[in-house]
Amino acid sequence: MLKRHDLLIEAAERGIRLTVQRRALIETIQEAKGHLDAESLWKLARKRDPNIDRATVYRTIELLKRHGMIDELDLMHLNGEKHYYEVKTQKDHLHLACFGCGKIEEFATPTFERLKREIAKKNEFSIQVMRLEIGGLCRRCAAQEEALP
Amino acid sequence: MLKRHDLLIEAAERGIRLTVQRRALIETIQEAKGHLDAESLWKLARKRDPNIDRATVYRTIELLKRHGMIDELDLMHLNGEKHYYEVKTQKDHLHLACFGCGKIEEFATPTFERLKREIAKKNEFSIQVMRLEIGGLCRRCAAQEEALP
DNA sequence: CTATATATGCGACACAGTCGCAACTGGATC
DNA sequence: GATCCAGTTGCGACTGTGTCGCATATATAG
Ligand SMILES: [Zn+2]
Ligand SMILES: [Zn+2]
Ligand SMILES: [Zn+2]
Ligand SMILES: [Zn+2]
Repeated sequence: MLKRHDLLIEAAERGIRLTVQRRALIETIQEAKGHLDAESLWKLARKRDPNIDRATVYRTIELLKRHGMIDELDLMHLNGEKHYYEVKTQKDHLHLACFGCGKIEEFATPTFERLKREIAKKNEFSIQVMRLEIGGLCRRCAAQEEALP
Repeated sequence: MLKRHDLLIEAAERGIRLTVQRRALIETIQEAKGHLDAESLWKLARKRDPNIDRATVYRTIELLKRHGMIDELDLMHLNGEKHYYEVKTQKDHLHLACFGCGKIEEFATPTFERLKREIAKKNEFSIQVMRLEIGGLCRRCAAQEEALP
């Protein structure tokens, strides 16, 4: 599957000061299944450091984002205005969000990589973050829709 | 340039009830230069209907979004957590946001259209909205960055 | 071990976006 | 053009993410 970086090692290499709170949150993000929002990450991180504060979670997320170690997603705001986070993968990939059932699919293809190179070249733009999100209906939900009047 | 739909005509065709408030907002979005957030649209719409309420603006934006008549953008949250809106264009295009100067560039290419078709086919996904946003440094800002230590 | 630059907890705050409800109105019908 | 009513609006209170300033705590270098 999609190979993800090891955040703790990378943080050390980058000279990021490793506090117990940051360790707790980083391990939480690393081991998370699926895409979690800040509040959920906070709740999970508190199992490792019961005193970690909400503000610290937000500040650490910001830090990891700035270092390009995690990506921020909207997932089409299917559940309010939250943001979701995931460990950066080796290859860029995109997210498909189903308006029907809320399922999130991930997808990577060379065409996406090619597009990235083309954009950087044609616009003379130094790309740091790239976010492709798609909303619509998955196969199941599209079929269900068609069955109705 | 990028050809955009005529919102008022499309709204009528879709049987959307045209209140004075909706007319005011739709005309505002249609004539807007650049990408505006809800609060800015509200201020501008009040020049056409001085009593239009903030809630009505949000509700109408939601309506137009549901009908696929406008697109919602994040523009990498360069200025807080707001969302920005633009009239849907004939062809999908992407947005480049510069972290240095805040400039937004638009870009359309057949590769993007090809990617869209590939995604829909490979995932058997019925695409309704597609949002590709990129953050990084424009040519000027990248050069400036390099000049510094 | 000590020094100090950096990070944290706390509580208050900012602010985009939402909601329930009573009053109003677009546009269909006669 | 008068009537009617489902759909729309204004209002004001509310929610929920995310931010900030400051006193205290701590990771790391020497
Ligand atoms: Zn689905
Ligand atoms: Zn967003
Ligand atoms: Zn720039
Ligand atoms: Zn645009």
